[in-house]
Amino acid sequence: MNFQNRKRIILQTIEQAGTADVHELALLLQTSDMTVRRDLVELASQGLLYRTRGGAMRLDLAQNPVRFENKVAQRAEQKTYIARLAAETVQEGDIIFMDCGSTVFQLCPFIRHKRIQLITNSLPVVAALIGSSVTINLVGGEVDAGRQAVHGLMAERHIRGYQATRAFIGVDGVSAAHGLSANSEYEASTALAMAQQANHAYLLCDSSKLEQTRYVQFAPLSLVQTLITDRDATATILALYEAAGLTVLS
Amino acid sequence: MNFQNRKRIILQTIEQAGTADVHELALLLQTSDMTVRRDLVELASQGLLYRTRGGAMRLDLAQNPVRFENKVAQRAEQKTYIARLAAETVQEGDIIFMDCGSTVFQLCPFIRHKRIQLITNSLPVVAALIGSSVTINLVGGEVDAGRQAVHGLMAERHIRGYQATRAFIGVDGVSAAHGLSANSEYEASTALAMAQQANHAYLLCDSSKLEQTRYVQFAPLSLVQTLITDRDATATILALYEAAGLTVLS
DNA sequence: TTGAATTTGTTTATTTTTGAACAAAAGAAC
DNA sequence: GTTCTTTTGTTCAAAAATAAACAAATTCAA
Repeated sequence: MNFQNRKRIILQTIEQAGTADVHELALLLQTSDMTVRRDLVELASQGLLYRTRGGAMRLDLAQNPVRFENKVAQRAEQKTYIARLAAETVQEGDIIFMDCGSTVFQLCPFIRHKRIQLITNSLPVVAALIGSSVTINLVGGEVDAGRQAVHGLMAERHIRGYQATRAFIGVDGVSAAHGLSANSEYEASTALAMAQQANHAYLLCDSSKLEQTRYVQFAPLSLVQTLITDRDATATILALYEAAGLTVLS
Repeated sequence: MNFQNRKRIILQTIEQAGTADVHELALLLQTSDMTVRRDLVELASQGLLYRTRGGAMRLDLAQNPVRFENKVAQRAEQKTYIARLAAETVQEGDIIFMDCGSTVFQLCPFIRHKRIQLITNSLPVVAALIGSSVTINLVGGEVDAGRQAVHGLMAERHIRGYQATRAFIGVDGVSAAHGLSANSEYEASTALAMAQQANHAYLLCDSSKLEQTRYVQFAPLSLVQTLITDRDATATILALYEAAGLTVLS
């Protein structure tokens, strides 16, 4: 296999897939990583592709990557803590749901390198994980500009077309007595559908939301199997949830 | 075996296989590597093949494929022109499909202020129009990192759940005789579904793609009702499409 | 047939390409 | 900030391909 042939195959691969990494190309071309690197340097200098660390990508993708904003300012430290705990439960090969909660979004950096399948309705999550080793399935439906997420009837129907191993959902309020509640019916229906279509549902919820009630009360506590929260939650409150049959991580 | 005979066989081999290496040809011709080399040098100097180290390849394979730079940057003017024409057909209250073609993407600035409903599988389109007066419905399914778009079975099913007034689709090649073609089956199935679920389908296609054929031929010309192209298209070629029953805008 | 001209094959030296090893640099994790 | 891991560049030796030189074979013409 000579340079011209490799060049042709590399460019073709990148044109189709958008990106490719060194080792993957070496395997495809039955050659060494070193040779692929030399080829990529040459092709990049000819302006035929964009060299990235660990591989290369199509020029147009390097120029305008899609970005969606995610507002995450409040209680960032607690949210990161919760996300780390949640990520530890994820196994290779899992099929997971992630909803559009800001705590759930914090999972992204911790699952980037896992080989899992993800079904989500959150645009920031897609933007954060696109091009990673996570296979992304985006829920279809009405785009909600405020929440940067997809909601609605079609979204719910889409979610119900899948069965996942785990669901990670966030809510605006949770109470041992009154169950899960949200500020909008859209978020509620999405979270409900995801939890119901998963073998195991995890509620990611920082301690400020415990024993709070919001506008839409949409499900009993039994919808989820595990509550993941931060260290600020008092033992008294956590005991309430354990008494209700939930596993509590904090 | 004389030179004329060897020349014939070498050219035939390369025409068929695309490439051939010196040693392989020597075996085939029952001659030495040195002779094959001398033949290849001669044939290359006549412009009949492309000499590579270790062998030779067909001239067209040695050529650089269409550079995306050209696709996006150089034809930008034509694409903007086409998009402007397309946008003029959009009426308030319309429900439109937009696929993930780069020409179609150029529609965004021209429809930002219209009160319409949009169904798309393109993430850049969503990013460009989120927060505008356009109501966005995002197609669900597998996220294709390379094309920054959603494709697959679920996506097609989603599209077929709607009926729109107009569909704007892009293709990689179109021919009056062979119809619409694309570089990937994914793009093909999405474009096909959108066109079929719309009252009126518009093909947005800069003149360089007219009378070109690509890998997947997925639909006859009659899939679309209108072809929108740029001023560089010759009257002769446009006449072909009008004869086929299409309305042509340029 | 003979000898000159041309083509072909073999050997050898040179150049190019390749892969491995390892130090340096760049990210990522903490 | 730090450390740790991954990726990269560099150097070097081995392998492959080429070109050059020369010998052998073939062709062609008298």
